[in-house]
Amino acid sequence: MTSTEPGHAPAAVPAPPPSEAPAEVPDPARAGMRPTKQRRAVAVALAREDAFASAQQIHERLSREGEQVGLATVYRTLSALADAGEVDMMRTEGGEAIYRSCSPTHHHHLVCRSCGRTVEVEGPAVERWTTAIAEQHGYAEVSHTLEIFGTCPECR
Amino acid sequence: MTSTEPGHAPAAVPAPPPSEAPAEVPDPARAGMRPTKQRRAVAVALAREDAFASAQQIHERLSREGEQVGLATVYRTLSALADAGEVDMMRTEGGEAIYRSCSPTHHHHLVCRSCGRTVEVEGPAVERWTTAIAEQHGYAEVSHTLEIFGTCPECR
DNA sequence: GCCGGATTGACAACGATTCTCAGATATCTG
DNA sequence: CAGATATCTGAGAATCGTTGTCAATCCGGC
Repeated sequence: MTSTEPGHAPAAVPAPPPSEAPAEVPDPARAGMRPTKQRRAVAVALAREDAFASAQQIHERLSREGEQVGLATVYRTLSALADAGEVDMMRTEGGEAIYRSCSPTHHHHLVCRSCGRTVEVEGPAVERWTTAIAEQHGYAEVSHTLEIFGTCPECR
Repeated sequence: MTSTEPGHAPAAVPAPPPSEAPAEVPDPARAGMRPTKQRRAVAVALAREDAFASAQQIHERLSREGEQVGLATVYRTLSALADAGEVDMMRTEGGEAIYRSCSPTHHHHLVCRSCGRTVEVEGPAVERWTTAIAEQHGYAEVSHTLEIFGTCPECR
């Protein structure tokens, strides 16, 4: 679960977030896709990212690390993983699609609008509220999107 | 970008019960822009729409009705009105920007994923929750986005 | 009416994403 | 393990929404 973050980290580095998140690696196979070398590379790269990343960023990172994966493949893989629910996708204010490897349970994100550091949060009450409101207006098959933005402690 | 609205003066008329009331026409002047014929045309067209509409749709509609307004102007106008808070903007799943003339108070949308029919909804509890969660994690200057999707009564 | 800055519109330019298609691979079958 | 076959990949072209460019035009104040 999402533990309360240690209020104030010691020597904090403001700019680039320390990429060292032990997130679980998305599994192409679990998404019904052939687990090829490229797809695995994308999955691993995404798992190492602790903030949302765009297809281009993942591609760039892979290239920098020597992994040769075509940009189109990165796009296809991320999109497929997202469709399969293996990763979460959201859009930047500019409309760009960004992805992140997350826990499989339903949750929302608290994102730092400066460095992108993300915390997964849950709100059962909100879930209930959205469903209730929707049904109250006669809407069925309810779903919703909810993101919270703010400036994280390190970026202030 | 519709962010958390700061406390409003107690005077004003309390927002009417969330229903499909005819939206008021966005005012370019109020947004600090010259009220030209084209801008007014865009504003009126948007006000007549009872669902979110894209720049292209507005442009097409205007053309169909004889109003000659350049596509670039439609884009510029909608974008400016959105920045000024005169209209609400959100993104389709495909990343396309869509706009709608809404009440000026902070609210969220319940959108029919089939016909686009939209209902404005309010949830004070949700507002409080997002702020609380964010601060609990040390995030400041909190804002959020929340949309509810479903199939409306007419589309079932 | 006249002037200068704001606005417009046709079209080029852009960036993100998708498509195309030949060649490389993974998986299955025997 | 070999062969057949469906899937996947990659490079570049093609899309698509959106923004930039810039001369012509318009709006509002004087």
